[in-house]
Amino acid sequence: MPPMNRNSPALSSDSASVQDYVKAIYASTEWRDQPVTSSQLAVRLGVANSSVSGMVRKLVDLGLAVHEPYSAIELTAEGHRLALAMVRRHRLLETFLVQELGYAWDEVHDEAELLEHTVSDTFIERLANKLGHPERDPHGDPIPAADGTVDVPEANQLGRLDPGHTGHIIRISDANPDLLRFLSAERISLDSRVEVMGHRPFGGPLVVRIGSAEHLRELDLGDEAAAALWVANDTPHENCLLRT
Amino acid sequence: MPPMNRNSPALSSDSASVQDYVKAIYASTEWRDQPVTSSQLAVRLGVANSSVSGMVRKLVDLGLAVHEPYSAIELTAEGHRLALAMVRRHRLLETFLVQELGYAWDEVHDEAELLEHTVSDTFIERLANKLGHPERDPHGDPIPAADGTVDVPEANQLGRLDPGHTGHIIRISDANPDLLRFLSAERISLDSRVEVMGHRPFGGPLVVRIGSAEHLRELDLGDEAAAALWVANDTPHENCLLRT
DNA sequence: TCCCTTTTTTCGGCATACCTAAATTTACGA
DNA sequence: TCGTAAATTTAGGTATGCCGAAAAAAGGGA
Ligand SMILES: [Mn+2]
Ligand SMILES: [Mn+2]
Ligand SMILES: [Mn+2]
Ligand SMILES: [Mn+2]
Repeated sequence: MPPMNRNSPALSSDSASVQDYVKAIYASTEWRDQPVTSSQLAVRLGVANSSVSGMVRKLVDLGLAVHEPYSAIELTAEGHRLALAMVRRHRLLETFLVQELGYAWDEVHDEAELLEHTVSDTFIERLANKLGHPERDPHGDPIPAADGTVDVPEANQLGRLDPGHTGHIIRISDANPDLLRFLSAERISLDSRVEVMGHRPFGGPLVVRIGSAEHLRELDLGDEAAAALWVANDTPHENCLLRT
Repeated sequence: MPPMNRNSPALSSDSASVQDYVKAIYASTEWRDQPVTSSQLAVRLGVANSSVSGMVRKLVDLGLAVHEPYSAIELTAEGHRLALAMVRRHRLLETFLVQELGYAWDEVHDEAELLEHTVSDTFIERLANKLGHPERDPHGDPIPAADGTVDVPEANQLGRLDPGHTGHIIRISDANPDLLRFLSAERISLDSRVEVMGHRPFGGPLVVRIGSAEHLRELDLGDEAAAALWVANDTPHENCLLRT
C-alpha cells in the first residue's frame, strides 16, 4: 500500500536533496514539454546516474514522483506543489539579492540555490511582502504565487526564430553566469527589443538587431547565447487584444 | 603529526555541525569564564554525550579545539576565529530579520541559527553594509567586526546584583523565546533603566524598579527572568570618564 | 584507602546521500 | 529477428553525524 502519509505542509520535512531533485524535475519541463530522463537529471544535478535512480525511488516512496523503471520521471500533484514552492523561494531570493543587497544578476543563482532550503515560510512571505510581490525574477523567470499559481509566458528561444521575426526578451537562462556577464557587457537585458536578421553563412553566428530607436545596434550571437535568450512575440495574442 | 593543513579561510569547508559546536564552545565562555564540559555542550546542542565526544575529537583533528580526555574543552586560536565569524553571521542575520523583515525579537534566533551556515561571506558583508555595521544584535549581544575584534561590555546578571544597585539593561539572553515575549509584554527592553529593590521574603521574586521619570514602575521578576537580564553599571568607568 | 556514583569515552548501529562497477533492460540498425 | 550500444538500475562501499548501551575514568565520602 502506498505511503499516503504526507500531511500537506508540502515543504518542511523534505531534505534539501529531495527539494532539489523535485525542482530539477519541474524545471526540465517548465519551458519544454518532454518529461525528463534519469540521465538528464543526473547532468542537471551534477550527480551520478545511480544517485538519481536511488533518489527517484525515494521520491516515489514519498509520493512526490511517478516512475516506471527505465522510463521518464514525472511529478505527482504533490510533487508539483513542492516544486512550485521551491521555485517561488528560489526566485524571490534572487530578486531580494539583486534589489536589496546589490548583487549582479550573474551572482545570485548559487546563493539562492542554498538559501532556498534554509529560510522559513515566514521568511519567504515577509520577503515577498517587502519586495512588493514581484512577478518575475532578475532573469525573467516567473515567480509562482503563494497559492501555487504561475503564469509561464509564451516564448521561444531566439536561436529558433526565423529571420524577420521581432519581439522582446522576456527571459534569460541563468544557467551560465559567464554568459550573463557577456550579455551585460553587450547591454542586453530583460525587455530588450530584438529583430532576427539571419545566420551568417556556413553555420556562422546569428545576427540580431537589438534595442529600439537611436540605440538600435546589430550584434552577432553564438549558439549558446541565442539559446539562452527567450523571446515573446510582438504580435498581439489572446492576452493583448487590439481595440479599434 | 598534527594536521596543520587548515588554510586560513576559517569558515568555508567546515560543516554546519562543526560550526555550531565551535560556536557553542565559544558561547559558553562569552559571559562567564569557565571552560565548557562535554555534557554541558551536549545539553546546549541537544545531542547525546557520545555525539559530543565524537565531534570534539573531530574538532581537535581539524585544529579547532584542544582537549585532554576527561577534561574541559577549549578553542584554539583558529577555533576562536571561526567562532567569532559564526557569531558575527548569527547576530547580523538576527539584526536583519528584525530591522528589514519586521520579525519580533523572539522569532529571530532559530531562523538565524540555520541561515548562518548557508549565506556566503559576500552576503554577510553586503548585509553588514546595508545595516550600517551595527555593533549589537536585537538582544544586545555584541557583533564581532569583520576583522575578528569584539568588545564584550562589562555586565552582571540582574539576579546577582545587591539591592540599591542601579544600571541599564545592555543584554537580554535570547535562549528562551517565551521569556522574550514576557519581557516585551512588560515593556522591558534593551537600555531600560533598572534599580534593584530586593527579594521578597522566603525566596520570593526579585523586586526591581524599571524605567525612568514618569514611566517608572515596580515589578516582580522570577529567577529565570532575573538571570536573563544583564545590567551595566551606571557608575563611570574607563570608557566613560566624567569631565568637570 | 576504597567504594560507588557521575562523567566521559568507546563501540556497534542507523539514516542520508553520494560514488564506482557490474548487472540488466531497452532500442535501433543490420 | 538479432545483436549490440546506450541508458538505467542494482550491488557494494564511503563519509557524516547522530543514537543507545557498555566500558572506562574521575572524584568525593566514609
Ligand atoms: Mn537548491
Ligand atoms: Mn533566476
Ligand atoms: Mn547554527
Ligand atoms: Mn541574539
